[in-house]
Amino acid sequence: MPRGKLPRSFYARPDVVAVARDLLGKVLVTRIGGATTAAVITETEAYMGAVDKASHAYGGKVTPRNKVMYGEAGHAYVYLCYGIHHLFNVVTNAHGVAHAVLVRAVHPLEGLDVMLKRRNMKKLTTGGPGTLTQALGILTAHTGTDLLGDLITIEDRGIAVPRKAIITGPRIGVDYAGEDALLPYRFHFDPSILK
DNA sequence: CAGCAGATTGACT
DNA sequence: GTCAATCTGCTGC
Repeated sequence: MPRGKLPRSFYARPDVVAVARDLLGKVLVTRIGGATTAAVITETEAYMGAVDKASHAYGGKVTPRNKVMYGEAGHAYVYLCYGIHHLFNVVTNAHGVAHAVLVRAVHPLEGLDVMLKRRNMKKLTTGGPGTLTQALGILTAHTGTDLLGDLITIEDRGIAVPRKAIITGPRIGVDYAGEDALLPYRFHFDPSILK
């Protein structure tokens, strides 16, 4: 299995659901504020742009916030939810197609002390879409960041997630999206298999 | 331009 | 179990 930074071609594939599934077990690395933190991606959700009611880009809508989703694959889309939480997405597919993968949970690998300091909590939790970004130091200011640069990258470190360990299910927190909320676009696995 | 609801989290009744 | 925190963007006056 090839290792190192994922190439642009990984993100540019037309099947955003496949990209979401393949991101499981990959390592999200940030080099922000002079500190390096790394964590294994354990949960993702696919958002199908214009045809997905749960997506910010549903109906081909463009706003200052989501315009980066229409850009080149392999860039970060970070946005603020409820005015407080930074959610990290990866832009996929072709330029002009607003598909993206939301990273909902990670498993810490490196920089545990830095994550604890950033979160200012005794116990480190990265099990939610808003908490993992705080632990890794990702802010809305990083939206549009190229994942093939140095600040934020996703690498393959040879971690293999058995197909049978991958759990597929409906996305969370998007009940308002009607039938689209039932689509099996959520993928995750139990990080305990990494030990 | 005021009001509201949302890919959420953590602290408190 | 309930609720506040607080930003973006849509709707309606």
